This record gives sequence, C-alpha cells and structure tokens, in this order.
Amino acid sequence: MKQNPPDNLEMLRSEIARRYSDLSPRLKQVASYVLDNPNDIAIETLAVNASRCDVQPSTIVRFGKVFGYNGAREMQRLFRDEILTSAPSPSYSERIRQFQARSNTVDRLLLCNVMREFAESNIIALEHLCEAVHTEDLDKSIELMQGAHTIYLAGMRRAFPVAAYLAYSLSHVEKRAFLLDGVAGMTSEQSWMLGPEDLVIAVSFKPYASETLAVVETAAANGAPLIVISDSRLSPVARAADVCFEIKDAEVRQFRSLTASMCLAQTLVISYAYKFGLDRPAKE
Amino acid sequence: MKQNPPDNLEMLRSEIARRYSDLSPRLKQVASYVLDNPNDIAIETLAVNASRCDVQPSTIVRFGKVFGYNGAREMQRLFRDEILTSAPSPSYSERIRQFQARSNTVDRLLLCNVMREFAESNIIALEHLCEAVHTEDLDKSIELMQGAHTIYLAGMRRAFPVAAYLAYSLSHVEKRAFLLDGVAGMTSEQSWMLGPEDLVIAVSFKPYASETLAVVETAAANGAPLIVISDSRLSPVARAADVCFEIKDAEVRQFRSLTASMCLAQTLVISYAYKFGLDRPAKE
DNA sequence: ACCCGAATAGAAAATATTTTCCAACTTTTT
DNA sequence: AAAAAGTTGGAAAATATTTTCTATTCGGGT
Repeated sequence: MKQNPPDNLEMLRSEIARRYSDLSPRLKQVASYVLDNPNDIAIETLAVNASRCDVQPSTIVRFGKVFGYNGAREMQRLFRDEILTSAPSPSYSERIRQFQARSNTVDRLLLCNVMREFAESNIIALEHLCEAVHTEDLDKSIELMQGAHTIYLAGMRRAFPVAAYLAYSLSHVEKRAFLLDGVAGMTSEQSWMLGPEDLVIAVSFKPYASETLAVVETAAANGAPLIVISDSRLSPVARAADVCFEIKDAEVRQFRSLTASMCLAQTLVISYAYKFGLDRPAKE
Repeated sequence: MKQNPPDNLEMLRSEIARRYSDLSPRLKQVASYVLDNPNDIAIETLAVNASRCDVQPSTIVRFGKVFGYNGAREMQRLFRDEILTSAPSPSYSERIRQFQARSNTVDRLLLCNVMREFAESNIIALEHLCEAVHTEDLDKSIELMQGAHTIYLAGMRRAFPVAAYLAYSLSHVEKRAFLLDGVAGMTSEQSWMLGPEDLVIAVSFKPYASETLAVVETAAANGAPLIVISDSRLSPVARAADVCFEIKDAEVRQFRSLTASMCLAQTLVISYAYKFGLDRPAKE
C-alpha cells in the first residue's frame, strides 16, 4: 500500500491516468469510469457505481486501495469535496470563511488593508452572483418589465440606494419608473394606484422595512406583478413575488455591502434596454 | 402526509419558501440551511448536516416528511440529482473551454452573459480601485470625518445612491449625517447652514449636476471641509476639495456602474468606525 | 495438459446511516 | 391552572453501505 495517496482530485486523476496501463482489466474498467464520471462517484453508492461499470463493489474498494487509500469511501471523499469547494455553488459561506481566516492574519486596521478586504469580499460576492442567478429568472423579469406600463421601485434603508439606482437608470432607458421613496410618509398614498398593468420591483434586506412590506402587499392585492430582490427567499417580502432574486452580498465586519445587488440591478436594466431594441441606450 | 411531494429541486425550494412561516422553529432552522447549502445536503450525511444546523438527525427526517417525502433520503435524492444533471461533469478545463467557445460564438445578449460581463467588469474596477486610491487620502478623510460635527452628503442623479448609502451607513456608526437630497428643491435652504465645524462629502460624475456644484461652492464659501468622490480630478466639483478621490467605475455598453464608488464609500465608513474606537460598529 | 500466482466474484461480516418511536418538554387552548 | 396539542431530543431498531474474506477463475509458463 502506498504511503501518500493523492490528497486532491486533480492529483488523483493524473495518477490514475499515469498508471492506467499497469492496471488489471477490471481495474481499468473502474479507472475509466472514475475519470469520466466524477460526479457519480461522488454521489452514488458503491453498489450503484459498481453496477454502472459492470464490476463488483469490492473491485472499487480494491481500486481505492491500489491508489493508496484505506477504502473506497476515503477516495470518494475527494470527489465529494471537489463538489463542495468548487463546482456549481462554491458554498459561499465557505469561501467567505476562508477569506476571512486569511485576512485575520494581517493588520486589519491599516487603511489600505481595509480597502483591499472590501474589494476582495465584493469580488467574491460578484463571482457568486453569476452562479446564483438563474437565467430563467432574468428572462421572466425582462418580460415583466417590457409588459409594464410603469415600474414602481420600493426600497428603504439599506436597500434604498438600489431602488434609487433602478429608478434613475430605468428612466434613462426611457421606461416610466417611479421611486416610492416615502418622502413625507406618503408611501401608501403613492402606491394605492398601482395595478395589473404596472410592475413593482421591491428591494429589501434583513430587518425588512415595514413600508416595503406594505408596498408588496398592496401590489399583491391589486394584482400587480412583483419582482423581489432580497437576501433570502424566506423573507416576508418574497412571499408573493413572481420572480425572486436571492442575493448574498458581501459582509465585512458586520457591514453588508450592496455590490452584488447593484450589479443585478444594472444587469436588469441593460438587458431590458437591449432586448427592447434600443441598440444604444440613451447615454446615462 | 402530502400526496405529491415536489419532484424537482426548484419546486421544492419554492415550496419551502412558501411554507416557511408555518414551520416550527427547528424546522425553520433546517429550512434555511437547506436553501443555503444545497450541496451539503446532497453530499454530507444526515448526521453531519444535522449538526451543521444544530438539530437532531431525526428533525431533518421530519422536515422531509413535512414536505411529503418518506424520509430525508428521498428528499436528498433531489439534491443529488441536481448535481448529476446540472453539471455534465467533463473535466473542469474542458468545461471552461466549452464555455468560452460558446460565449464567443453565441449571441452576446444571452442574459447570463450580460450578467457575467457586468460582474467581470465590476471585478476589474474593484481591483483597480485598490491601486488607485492613496492611503494618505483615506487617512486624511477619516481625520476630517472625525473632526466633523455633522457630515452633509451631496449627490444627484447617478451619484445619488452613493450619497444615500453614505448617509445611511454613517448614521449607523453613530455619526450625524444629513443627506442633501434636494427634495422640494430645497438644496440651498438645506445647505446654507453648513460651516467650518462640519464636513461635506460630494459625489458627482460626468454631467455634473448643478445642485451638487452649488453645494460644493457653498461649502467653500462657508469654510466647510470638503471630500469629493468624482470621475476626474479636473471636474468642477473637485476644484475646492480638501481630498479628492478619482474613481474609474466599470463601463459596460455605455453604462457606468457604481460598484467602485460604493466600495470606497463602504471603506470610508468602516475605517472611520474602527479608528474611532467602535470595535463593533452598530449592526446595520 | 498442468501448475502457479494474480485477479475476481460473491457472500458474510463489519460499519455507517437513516428512521422510528416515545418520553419529556413547550406552547396554546379552555 | 389544567389539559390538550404540538414539538423536540435521544436512544433503539431498521436499513443501507462498505469492507473483508475465501473459494473460484483466469492466463501465462512449463
């Protein structure tokens, strides 16, 4: 038995490729299956995988031992970790944790470090955003935006800048947009008029503002379509949404940023502008 | 027990969201864990997942049953299938190559590509930000912020979200902050009072808003310190600034984003909060 | 054709994981 | 304040999965 089994997938894969020709026939069968179907190895049981490559379960165990592991399970762990750390959704919280562990070792009060820390957290959030947002949701949103006579934007407190940005940039692509800003406490006066031909985009994060919630409820009651941008699909505002974007924005030392939300807002507006045929949206 | 448990992940996820508020406390814990960590549910064992969301294994089984399955295993199957079908797992480099090939030939208007393009531009802008901002400017800004009795924020049009965000987050670190929002065209009424003991932070980009310019001039006339966030040192608002940050934000298809500016804003507030001795800034 | 060592299949044993069940506890109702 | 209904923790039972072990097969060398 080998002393140092490969401890990451990439190493294991090349080791398998390297020794392939020395393997016995059955082990070759296993080898090619393993290389071709890493996800199946990660997820299915030994028995299932065995029958898929037409081999006994024990053969896979032997295969694992040949490459230095104590059994098939130990080898499977590598494939599982690969999914957890990289693939589709590189567990956002995990990456944040790793990043924070790193940035703890440096003097955190040096100003340029604070800046760097922010920038990097925001970058991670942006990378995550691309993976987390479903194309269908974007599609549906654009469709709703096209169909709307007027788009009403709701967002208080931390979400306010996002709503404001949406209102601003929508008017710049020549879409009637109206910010329910609650000036003079007139949110309800501003929102009673919205109807099925309109659209509400509500932005709301953790301590969900009651005004925003009220707008959402009015929208639902009046039959107005609703797009929600929030931090969880479990938020009270997400309930009645036709489309709900769940945004995990960067958090640095208890402070959440808006980068990812703003990026989504931008994407919505520009996609709308292009799809609507404005090849060159009005210069902002 | 329900007759038709959701038979694909997306359905299950929205069902969980829909019924969230009716669930018991422990089941809520499980619900948010499940929505946030689909991959862990797919791969780790019940016991591991249970301890991750601080619950007994049996609670997860109950959770599955509440949603109509015969047990946790049956629900887990959905998460596993998602991984198996969504990632047609050829080797990683292979996938990258495929993606690039696709995105070069394919309609660049495909929505996910628009999103990716934005995210990437913003990432580049953030990376640039770290290099472009001088530590001395940050230092000096923090000092000015500390010295100020009240901080006035000015920003119209595209810059408005940044100013709004600053106003919001400054009040959350217990700094008197006041947004000169121009409601009712009262900018000048709002700004005559600012004096040398205060501080103005003005945010302004290309077609420089006259209101912002007016605020800047009032500040200069009244001897109030001034920090400017703008897209050029040569902008009219930058003239009288004590500190001027020159921000090159991402531009995608004629549209400028605010990511870098927002990131700088965040940095200013947090740095201030920490330097000022609030080891734990008020939760936002 | 026979022997020998390596490779293999398959069943049995060991281990791990999930599910069930019930007593204890909490919350709500009366 | 007591009873009822619902929720929870935890241990025991059931199930599934992996690993070990041995008899058998296979293939090359004599």
